[in-house]
Amino acid sequence: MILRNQVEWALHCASILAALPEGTYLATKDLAEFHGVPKEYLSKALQALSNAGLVEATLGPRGGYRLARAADKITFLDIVEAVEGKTSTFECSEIRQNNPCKLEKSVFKKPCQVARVMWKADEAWRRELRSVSLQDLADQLMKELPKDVLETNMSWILSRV
Amino acid sequence: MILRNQVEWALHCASILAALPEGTYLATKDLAEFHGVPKEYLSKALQALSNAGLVEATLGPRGGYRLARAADKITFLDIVEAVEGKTSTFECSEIRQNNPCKLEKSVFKKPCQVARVMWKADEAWRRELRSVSLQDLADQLMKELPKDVLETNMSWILSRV
DNA sequence: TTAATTAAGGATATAATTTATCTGGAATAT
DNA sequence: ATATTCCAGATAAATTATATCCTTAATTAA
Repeated sequence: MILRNQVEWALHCASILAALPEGTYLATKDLAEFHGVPKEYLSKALQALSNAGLVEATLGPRGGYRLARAADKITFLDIVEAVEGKTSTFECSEIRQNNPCKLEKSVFKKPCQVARVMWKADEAWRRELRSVSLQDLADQLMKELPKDVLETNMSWILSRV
Repeated sequence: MILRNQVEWALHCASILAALPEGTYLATKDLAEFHGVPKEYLSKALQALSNAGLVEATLGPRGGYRLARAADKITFLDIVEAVEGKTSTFECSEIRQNNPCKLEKSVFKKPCQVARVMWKADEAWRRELRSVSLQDLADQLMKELPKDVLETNMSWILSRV
């Protein structure tokens, strides 16, 4: 079980969008070039972010994407769920109902005990993702990357907006 | 991203094996019948448990599987990892290295900041799975299932060992 | 007004993974 | 001996992931 590569792309793109100056947009083609990934397919990931209301798009020259709200109001979970969906990583197929001993229906009223454990673990995963915002990521990058690297990246981005 | 159905099957099978009387084995065919799943494919999941050292197999008539150690020494994570593998659910493709601004290699010494967050969430998921044992599951079932259901299931199992 | 640019969505294609099924070999109990 | 069972490997079908292409509509700049 591995997350789609679109999750990785979406997170990195969102991180870039968080660095855009107020009022500017960055186009799919630039995001694709910056990350070295296919523009057409990346576009699907960005559309997912757009549909989830995490980014805003505008058309035409100088168009593209920007964050729909402040970076500290967008979590990793928001982005992961926009791309992967909100359904649990564990799907219960209710195999207990195949039990050859004919059991009363009342036994199946509560969700399957196995599923409950798996869902709790899924929730722990999501809780962790919910606890980190794009702003936290930006802060971490600021702290760890050398100043000249930050500046080089920033001027690359500014040359495209 | 959804776990394989084999994970669900393996967990339910392990739960049954935890209820076996000392010294007895239950065959793949019986586990498949009990859960209403294809025997040949379930066999692959059980082989995974066997390769991971979680269950012991014995050949011939009256053969089959039993737990390799006490139910309180086998966690959900053991079983999930036996079937799904131990690799993280997030795979970092190091797309930051595609960055068009030629950056020094030293920038990439530390793992990618995005990946670190994702891996931490993965670890939270595993921690939760590690905290629940087959014995905990058995206890929960004992607590929630009516006595007659437990007895009916038990005699079905005993008729096959 | 015109031409270029852009996101959005649908259709299609390819690759990879999941979900099986089948076979034969080796071990084991009766 | 014979039937049973796990195991590993080969193969096939179905589903999902990973793209690519094309059309449409909106927007901007010249």
